[in-house]
Amino acid sequence: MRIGDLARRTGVSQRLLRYYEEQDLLTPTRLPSGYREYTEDDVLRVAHIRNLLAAGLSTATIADVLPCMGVDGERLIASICPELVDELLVERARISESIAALVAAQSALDTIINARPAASSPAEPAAAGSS
DNA sequence: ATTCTCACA
DNA sequence: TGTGAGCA
Repeated sequence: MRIGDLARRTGVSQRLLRYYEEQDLLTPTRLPSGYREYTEDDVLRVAHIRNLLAAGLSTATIADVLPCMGVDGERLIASICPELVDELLVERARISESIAALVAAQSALDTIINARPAASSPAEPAAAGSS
């Protein structure tokens, strides 16, 4: 299929689809016309790319992880590509640091919000997660 | 009608 | 990452 179809089927813009190719996340073949030709597998592949991107992984890391993803989607990845486990652990650590930073920022805001004398503002509702 | 590459108010 | 240009 060509880029227009893939874009519609994945909800990803043609612009991004071409960008993913630049990052070696997709490697469509070229028709004699010069048009990119994608396979059915690319539809699922794009879904994987979206998920990995949402997880905050760099396109470089995704390029390494992608070939390890079968139709299953996630669990098998570790067994097929053991070498990637530590790389993924690094990513996980990075996410933990981000969470810590956000929690700190949240506390900073809470301090400012609660520093105000008295009034009726819905500024600090029940903390999500810990009830 | 579609896609391609390149460039940027 | 969107948008428009000028082609094929």
